[in-house]
Amino acid sequence: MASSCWSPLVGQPISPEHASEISRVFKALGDPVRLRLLSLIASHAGGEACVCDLTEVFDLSGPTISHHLKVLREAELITGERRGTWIHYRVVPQRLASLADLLIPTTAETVAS
Amino acid sequence: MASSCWSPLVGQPISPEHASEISRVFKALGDPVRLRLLSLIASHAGGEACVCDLTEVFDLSGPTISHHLKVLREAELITGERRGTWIHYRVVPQRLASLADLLIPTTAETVAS
DNA sequence: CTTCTATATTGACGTCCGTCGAAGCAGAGT
DNA sequence: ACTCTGCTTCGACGGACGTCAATATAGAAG
Repeated sequence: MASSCWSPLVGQPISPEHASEISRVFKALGDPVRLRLLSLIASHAGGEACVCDLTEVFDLSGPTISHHLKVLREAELITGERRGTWIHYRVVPQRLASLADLLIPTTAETVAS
Repeated sequence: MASSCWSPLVGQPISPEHASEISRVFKALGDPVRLRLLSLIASHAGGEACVCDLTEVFDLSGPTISHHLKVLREAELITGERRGTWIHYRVVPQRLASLADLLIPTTAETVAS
């Protein structure tokens, strides 16, 4: 929750609680494997991919991939839906958009002095 | 270097090298203290702040703040310039914009099936 | 029910990271 | 030259993180 009510980094200093919440999402993105997973899921046909599609790309064990997917899931960057045997993951575009909003300076207000 | 030539996460899977490079920047943002530092610098009058302005905000030692500033500096998210006694830090807006570009889905292409 | 496949969880191990105190460096002022 | 102040670097410690093998769970198929 509180996905899209983040105030931008510039303009006024963010609160410590705010910072903790946001840093968890950036931390989830701060790993090359997770970044590739996210990109693989987003780029996959239909906007979704099952774990088997992802695991074979990497030279990593199944549990490791599963762990990274969990981190992305807990950051609400992806969601997983079970359909029969397979679990299909897809990205949460609003989440990415929220982060982008956070970073974009709204440049006009920066030089206020 | 290679600041703004990042291809977006969606569209096609990013390369491992790409992912490593980008993850370093997100990792720098994946800490609440660094996020607050960035926001404090960006929000400070004139768009810049010296370390003394920053240190007094936190309940952390000087060396710790200096360490976090170094991480942000190496991620090219901020730059520091010495003017007399004080060192003034300011954010690199192009860097933030690059990250935002990376995250924004260019939504039309996502649902291709 | 049993087995097979797909994915998640657990527990352990090594490495990376945030934090501190102490020491170092660079300018400014006396 | 000496010192004072602002900031960084160094060395160390504890906790967090990425990885794996082993085990567990969930659904499908026989």
